[in-house]
Amino acid sequence: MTNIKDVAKLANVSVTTVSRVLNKHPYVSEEKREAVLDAVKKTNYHINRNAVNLSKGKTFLIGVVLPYSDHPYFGTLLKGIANAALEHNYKLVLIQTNYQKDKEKEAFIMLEQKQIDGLIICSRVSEWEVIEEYVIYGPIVLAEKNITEQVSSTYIDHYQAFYQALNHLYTNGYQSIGYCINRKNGVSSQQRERAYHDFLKEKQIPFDQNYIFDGYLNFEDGERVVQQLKQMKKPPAALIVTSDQVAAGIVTCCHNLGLQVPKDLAIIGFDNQPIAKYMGITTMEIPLSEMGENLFLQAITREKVSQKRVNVQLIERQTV
Amino acid sequence: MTNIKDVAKLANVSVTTVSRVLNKHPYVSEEKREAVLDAVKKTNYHINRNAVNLSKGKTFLIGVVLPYSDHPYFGTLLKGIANAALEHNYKLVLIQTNYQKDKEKEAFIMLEQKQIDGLIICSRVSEWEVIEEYVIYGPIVLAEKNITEQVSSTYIDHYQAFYQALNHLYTNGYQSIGYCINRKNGVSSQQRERAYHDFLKEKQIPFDQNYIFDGYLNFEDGERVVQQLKQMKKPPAALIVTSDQVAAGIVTCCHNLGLQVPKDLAIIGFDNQPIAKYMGITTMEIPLSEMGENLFLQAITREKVSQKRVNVQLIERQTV
DNA sequence: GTTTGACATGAAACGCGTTTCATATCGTAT
DNA sequence: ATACGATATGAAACGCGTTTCATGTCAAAC
Repeated sequence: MTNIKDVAKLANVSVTTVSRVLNKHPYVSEEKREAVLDAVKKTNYHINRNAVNLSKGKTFLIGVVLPYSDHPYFGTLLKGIANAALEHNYKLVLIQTNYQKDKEKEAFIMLEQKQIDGLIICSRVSEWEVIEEYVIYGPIVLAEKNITEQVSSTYIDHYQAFYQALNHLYTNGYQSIGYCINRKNGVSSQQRERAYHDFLKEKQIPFDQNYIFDGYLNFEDGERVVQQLKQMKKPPAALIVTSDQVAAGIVTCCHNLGLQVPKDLAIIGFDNQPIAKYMGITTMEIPLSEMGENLFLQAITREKVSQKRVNVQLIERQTV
Repeated sequence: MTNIKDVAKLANVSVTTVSRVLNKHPYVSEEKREAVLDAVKKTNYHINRNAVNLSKGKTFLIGVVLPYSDHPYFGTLLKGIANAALEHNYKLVLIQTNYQKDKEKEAFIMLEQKQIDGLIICSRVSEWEVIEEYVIYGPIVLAEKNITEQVSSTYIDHYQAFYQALNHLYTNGYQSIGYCINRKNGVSSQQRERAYHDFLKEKQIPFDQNYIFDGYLNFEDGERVVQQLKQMKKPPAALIVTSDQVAAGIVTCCHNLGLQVPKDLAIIGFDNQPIAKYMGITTMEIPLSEMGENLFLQAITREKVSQKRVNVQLIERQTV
């Protein structure tokens, strides 16, 4: 394997000059430039990126922490990030955590050890204190409303979005409203729970623990939800489902069982994924791709943190 | 930022000793070991991964080339790769290409420049000659039947799988069979086309160009397929759909329009994604997650190439 | 009593490109 | 005629950890 020294020797110049030519710096005579390029070709020289990384203290790599890469929500978010990365000549290091804290920790360590220039956390399990501990090593960006001022974030106001969804159902005549989430202890779920309680209180609707469905993530989970509903004496008349995937599963299952949507069960999904559009599911649109792009931009911005609140928009279709 | 030298100075040892301690090499006295660890703590020292990478000539990064990260097919494949990577302490660099050759090229260059140790290409657009040109720089692994002996691969025999699907439809009484793919010029599509032609010839069924549906990838594309079918004078009685996503879209659309599946249209999907199971779609199961794991293992194996043919299994459900 | 191997430690070379600083030339402005 | 800025080039320091090689103990083996 040849290195810059070999090239310099062959071209009869200094390594500095070789470096200048390769990086297109000015002040190199045409004569030497050609000699260098010639030597590069002759020796089949290729720069060693690790040496550059070490020297520059920069890798043009951004870490992306996410729990699963096979869920449309994260898939779409990732696409947005990836497209922005492409444009800015960065590459992404994928850190799939399955929501394990120690895997997430590995991402922080990569930042600490300068293997990545920044870190995007799509869904967090670590405590805020841990994140604060690592911000000194590079930009950490969250897809979640920030608690500390030290990190950038691009987030959805889940409280507001959820409240809006509840209100939409209420004004359409639905009083008994349940909801369906993935992780009860997830950050967004807590905001939603607050919204839910506040809403019930405001409308003086009694709270029913059974109206909260926890642990549903994928299309096929929709069936379990419907099974649950069927066994209830007083099932909710409407359901807010925090993933269109699950919403689509529920709607499909209802069809199969002859249940009318929205007559027997009204549905509001979340994300506005293609499947929701296609199946005519009323949903809260989350501009995931744009969020991804913004997250990326924040991740390559040193010294300046920013917070961006993303608006969620109700898309009315046929399930309410 | 402190470096190993600072630590050595503070601990009153050589950098060699510090390196030994940090890498848990033997032959270091307990006394010095403690002094070093103490100094590491006091200086808040963190190793610089780029220096290690340069020195060792290895990064523990594997590049993963795929066209889209928001499609379940690649999402699941990626999950398999990511899980294996997790286990072996590697990280993945995601290279999303949108099927652009120049983006794929960037992945090769990363390998050439030692930024990644190996490369997994989930779906290829570059010519084989290009790949052969780069194998000298590290393992390149394909999710496709290899033409050159120089690369490892984990692949599906699409010809065989397609033939099997055709046969299944034929033995169930379907004679006019069409199929639906994503990219006509894709590698797997060509194998399928051969299988299709060979099959038609064998059964002496005339070929109809209109029975090939090209350019369908996602759930929502299913509707377009059904629209096409409706406008045909003699639509096929059965359809092989190379993605369960599209198959699910077709089935849903048929339901909406009152078309009976399989009576009016039989469907065989591909992948055996959760949605296929849930919707009762007959499909050809592809063990994507396992394929991903195997791809990863091949990618970290230097000096020894291997080929693994993955078997596709017919899962009979209710759409045939 | 001497050889041998295990244990311990550090200097220096190595992996490799970037960047600063010093030096030098040449033309144009004063 | 002098000065200054633009152009050109290279030595050396810097980023930082790993590894080889040389050297030195000390105890067990012969």
